[in-house]
Amino acid sequence: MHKRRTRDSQDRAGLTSKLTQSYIFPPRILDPNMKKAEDFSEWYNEIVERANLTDKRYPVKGMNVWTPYGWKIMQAMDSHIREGFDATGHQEVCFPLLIPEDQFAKEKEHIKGFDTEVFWVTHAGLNPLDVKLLLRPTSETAMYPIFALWVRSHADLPLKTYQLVNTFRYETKQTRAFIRVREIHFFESHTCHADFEDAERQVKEDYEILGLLAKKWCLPYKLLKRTDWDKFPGASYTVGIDTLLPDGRSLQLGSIHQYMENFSKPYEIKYEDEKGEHKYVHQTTFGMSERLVGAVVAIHGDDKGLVLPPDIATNQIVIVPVLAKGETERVSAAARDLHDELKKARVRVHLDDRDMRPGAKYFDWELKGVPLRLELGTKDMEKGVVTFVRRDTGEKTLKDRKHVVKEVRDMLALISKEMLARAAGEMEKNIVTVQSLENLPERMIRTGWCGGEECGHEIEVRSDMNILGTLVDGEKYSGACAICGKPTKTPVYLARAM
RNA sequence: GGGGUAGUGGUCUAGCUUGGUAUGAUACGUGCUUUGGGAGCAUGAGGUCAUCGGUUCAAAUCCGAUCUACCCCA
Repeated sequence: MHKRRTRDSQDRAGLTSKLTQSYIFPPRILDPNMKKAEDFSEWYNEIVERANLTDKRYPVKGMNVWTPYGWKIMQAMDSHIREGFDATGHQEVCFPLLIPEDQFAKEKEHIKGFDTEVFWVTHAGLNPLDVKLLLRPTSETAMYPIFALWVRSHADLPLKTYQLVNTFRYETKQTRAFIRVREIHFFESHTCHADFEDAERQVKEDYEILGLLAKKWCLPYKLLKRTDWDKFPGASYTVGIDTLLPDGRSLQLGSIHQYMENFSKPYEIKYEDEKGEHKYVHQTTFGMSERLVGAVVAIHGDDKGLVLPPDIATNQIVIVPVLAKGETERVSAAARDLHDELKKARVRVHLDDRDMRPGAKYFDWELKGVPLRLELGTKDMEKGVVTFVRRDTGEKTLKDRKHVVKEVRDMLALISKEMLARAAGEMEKNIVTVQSLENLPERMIRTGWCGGEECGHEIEVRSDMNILGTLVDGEKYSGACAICGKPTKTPVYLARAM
């Protein structure tokens, strides 16, 4: 079971010639041992490839190929992100990939946080470069020297930008498709503000945008303010966006940072205010990545394959005609009519007219996670109905053919709502509140913390978990610090991080 | 960072101990038949055995290094 297909470390030519053959893996029967609940890790690895989200055979560690199906899903999420940020006055930009070493080194904490995991470009052709270049691990140091040129007066503020680019981090831990990779498909917003208060408003706006996005993606999460020793290098404070995976590990979906003047000082991003005084801007950032795809797979998927939220699904509906001897043309025509009607109603619908048995198609689309399957055969046609089969629950119902557009819309909305509710319930169920750090279960843990750094480190050591932080919105709690016993009203969340 | 296991047509594998160019399944192409939960028959194509080097008359097989994947520990 722990076989793994070889990553051809042979030549590119060999790989290319193989692409003339199908890169699509057979929709073979899932390994009966591969149960999500029993071996989540193995299940995840299998599912991302079998469902055709990624091709891990590319011969560089931590760098996988986005296959058409996976890329469509990523792009759907990207377009949600664009909508969300465009709607709040952010402007999309695209900065270069390479950053000169001297520019990178300006903010001391920042470079300290990243210099063990940057890829360097040291040569151009055969000649060594005078100033080495690095592949961005994130874009602060690429953008901020330019921001210093863009921002002149208070009229230029706030400056709200974002970009969707790939970033590079030399991860030393075990890589994993979408969740820990070395080339990261990344979203990052960067904003500049006249003062701290306006930057704080931006952080709040980020929470709101995130709320809308996460609802579309049916992903529950918690906004947790990181400890001082775990914040983003260079940040004043960091808020982690954490969700919980089925194996009890936490997964950081993204993070939101308040930089205050930490970057604007070394990069000299200054403006002239109404009174003619020169001031440094306050900055914020918000980052998310392809991990979102990993989270959707991990949280919603089941033993049959992916379960995609309707807003993300490339195909929201798949129509499977059930042909019968002597009736193939009549059924096919009815299926085409059904398809055209839904397409006209702007539902993302796919008619599966492949020459396969219906059962084989059911398994295939279940593996690929299509939220709703419509079956149409002679029996349905006689009754004037269409058979609806939900991917998330497996529930099968007959719906009137005449009202199919409305029925489909209602059903997709219901699926989305219930997927989020189920996932949120699952997450809450897996958060346990404890007074003592003995015999902790493999879950997310909530416990009392006095807020002292020493006790914080001790909590991490004794629990053998990471402190994720404290809820941004606060919560009612009264207990004692798990270490020093001092009464506290602040609970802290712990987990083993993915 | 430390340790372990592994890599053979697209995919999954047999063969390796005891060296002689590779087994089967599945998927793929074509034809016929079939179609309400992974169809059947016939036929065809597909592999310099991860890479590089060493030993040998001869290496998938033995030795070394590298790359990659997976697992465990810090």
